Amino acid sequence: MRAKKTSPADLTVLERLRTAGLRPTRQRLALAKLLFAQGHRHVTAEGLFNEAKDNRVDVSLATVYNALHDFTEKSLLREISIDSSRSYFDTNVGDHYHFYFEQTGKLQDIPAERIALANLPEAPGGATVARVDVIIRVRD
Amino acid sequence: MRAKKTSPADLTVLERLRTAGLRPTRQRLALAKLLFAQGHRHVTAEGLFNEAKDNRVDVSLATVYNALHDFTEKSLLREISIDSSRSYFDTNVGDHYHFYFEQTGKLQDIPAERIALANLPEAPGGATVARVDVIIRVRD
DNA sequence: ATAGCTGCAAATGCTTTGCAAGGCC
DNA sequence: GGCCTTGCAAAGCATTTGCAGCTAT
Repeated sequence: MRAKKTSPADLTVLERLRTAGLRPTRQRLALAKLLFAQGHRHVTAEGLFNEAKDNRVDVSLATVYNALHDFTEKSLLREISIDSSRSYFDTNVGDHYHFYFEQTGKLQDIPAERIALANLPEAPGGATVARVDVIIRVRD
Repeated sequence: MRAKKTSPADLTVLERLRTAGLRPTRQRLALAKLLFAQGHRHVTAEGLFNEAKDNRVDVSLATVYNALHDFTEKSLLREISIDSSRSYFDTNVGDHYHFYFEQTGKLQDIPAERIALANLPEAPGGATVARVDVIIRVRD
């Protein structure tokens, strides 16, 4: 067993936080590791909070919310609003869309290339498009 | 001035409620009139509640929520979730998408024909598509 | 040293609920 | 009359905030 001080994975995550301009505190690092160490994920604040507890990471729910929002602000995450009182954070910040399974409440990515969004109307009044969300809601 | 008991518009709205299988009570009728009497609209529960007050329609906020949900359930309305704590009800239940103006918090319809959604991936596991939401978020 | 974080608990704000009273069919 | 609706106030929930104490740099 080696000391769990700084594994390669930690360094990557640490770099990521620093680059984003976020201080790599103990809890942010721990949360970032949970989020980014295993491919793309869709998490809720509550879900991440529980996961943290399961991994003996001691953080408060408020801190989880803060971290999630900080990450989102720095484009490390993307927030997806399914309905009032169910919003997910997606570690995939690239261009893509989603399937939402109404029964299970789960999300699944859809690569941007899979959907042809043609003839997008001009945003009125010279507005600029911040983002395009596409959610395909399916009933199993 | 004619009596305001039953104008043609009222009858239409009344029919609409009955057809949907909703009892046309005083408050549902009043709310439905506000909603359907003037073209397509995007309202929030709070907004409709205030509008009702302005029109001397005396309903409680809970009733507004109930009515909105009842209407949505009967497909008289469609609910659009912008983010946690901001959801709109759209009187246009046809196929269409939306612009969302982040500064003003307003919605604008985009006719379905204006966007080509091609090659929609099969919903996994034989699931059926309940609805496709497209929200183009713009910054003025 | 110090600007930025965190934890806790209380506060918010939107939405839902419970139940008695009222109204539509 | 019977059952669905309403109103009110209270409850619920997810999320945010205030502030004292910590901590990364």
